[in-house]
Amino acid sequence: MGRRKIEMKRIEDKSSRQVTFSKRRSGLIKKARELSILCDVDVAVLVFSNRGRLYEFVNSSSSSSLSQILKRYQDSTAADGKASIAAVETEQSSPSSCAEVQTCGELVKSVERYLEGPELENLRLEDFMRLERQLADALVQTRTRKTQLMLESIGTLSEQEKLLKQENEQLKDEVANLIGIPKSRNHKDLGVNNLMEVDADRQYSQPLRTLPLLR
Amino acid sequence: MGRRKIEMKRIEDKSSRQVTFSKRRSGLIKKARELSILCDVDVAVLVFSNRGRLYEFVNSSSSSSLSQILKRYQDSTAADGKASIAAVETEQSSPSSCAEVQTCGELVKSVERYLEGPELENLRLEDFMRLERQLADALVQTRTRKTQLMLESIGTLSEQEKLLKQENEQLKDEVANLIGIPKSRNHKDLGVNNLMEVDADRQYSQPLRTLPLLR
DNA sequence: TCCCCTATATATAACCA
DNA sequence: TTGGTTATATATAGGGG
Repeated sequence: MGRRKIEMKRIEDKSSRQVTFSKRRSGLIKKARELSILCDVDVAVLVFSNRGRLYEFVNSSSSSSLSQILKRYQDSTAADGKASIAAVETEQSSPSSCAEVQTCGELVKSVERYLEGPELENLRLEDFMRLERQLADALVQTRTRKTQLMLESIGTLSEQEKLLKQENEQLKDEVANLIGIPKSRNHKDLGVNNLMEVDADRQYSQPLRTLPLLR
Repeated sequence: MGRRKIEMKRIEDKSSRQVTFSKRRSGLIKKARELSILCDVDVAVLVFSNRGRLYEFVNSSSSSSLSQILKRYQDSTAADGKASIAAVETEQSSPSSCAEVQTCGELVKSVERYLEGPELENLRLEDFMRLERQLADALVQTRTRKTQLMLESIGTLSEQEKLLKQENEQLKDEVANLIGIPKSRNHKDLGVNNLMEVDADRQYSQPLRTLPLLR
């Protein structure tokens, strides 16, 4: 749909490939938006330039897990370079001051110094490399902290589960003793919620077993 | 681009909305394919009909995380009980048992190909950039998967905890009824492990509240 | 890079089978 | 529902700032 028909193969000329990329990319995203509006459906478009940049469209109304998945992906990639600053700033307001927050606060300041300073033009590659490294380190710290919190949460919940099960068993024993029936058999008419009889002993730490592999 | 211009809003007539959906969907996917070919980039398009069917395009040459993300999405929806009978318009799907391992294997192989190949000297910066991107994507993928597994684990444990507490309460009621004492007061000499009386109601989802910030 | 222009190629809305 | 047909609306290739 241009001055002439083009072959459907990789455009060899780098310059015109770039132009075509830009034009068709926006065209694609426009069409995606139209489709989602006209037909009231969830649409996502992801385009990766071969320099690794991500261009995306996800219709916001999709409260489905689609947008979450994609947002999650976007977050992880964005954190690779630019968008992490905003996230870092919100974290700064958190009162749970730990080493990370300190570090992130400092980092934000230094980023601001970099970006707002009048000497922005004068920065050398060296400076940006340092900045990149700092951001990457911040990311690592953030993720490490996240992992730690999640592991704590899992640990607490596991502990909680164990204790509850224990108490549960004792209560069952008691009920059994009080009504003179061996604990091994609970009667439904006792009103005991034995919904969990089957699942209660399943090993829910299974997912964790794979974590070492994933580090 | 039809007999007349249409407003950009949801098509109310169900029948023509369906027709438009079908036509524009295939148009969108065609454009996505063209973009990926002409410009040699990774493109993914996901379209969910509001009946839950998934139509997708993912250019196969993308050994990057794109297809993995989509596969993971399919897996998660499948686990969700949703109908993810992917009406895949285009690509062959590989056994989506453990996408990461597959991917990592592939990645290792491609790295080996890069490094052991006799043309190592001939590689351009471009090639190393691609390799770097692949490695970064793999890392992202791995971390995302890890996060997912941990969240699932936490969710399961929370659920488990809730159910156990519930059962526990019922058992306590029962004990109270059997011994003729209001449930509000448990006697220690009953042998009930009420170690948890204080902690049992604490909100253990608290650590999760900080996760969004850390994302 | 990015925007504008314009001739053409494509996509598609309405219709029909 | 699907699949053509056709008149129009859009997208975009090539070219110039």
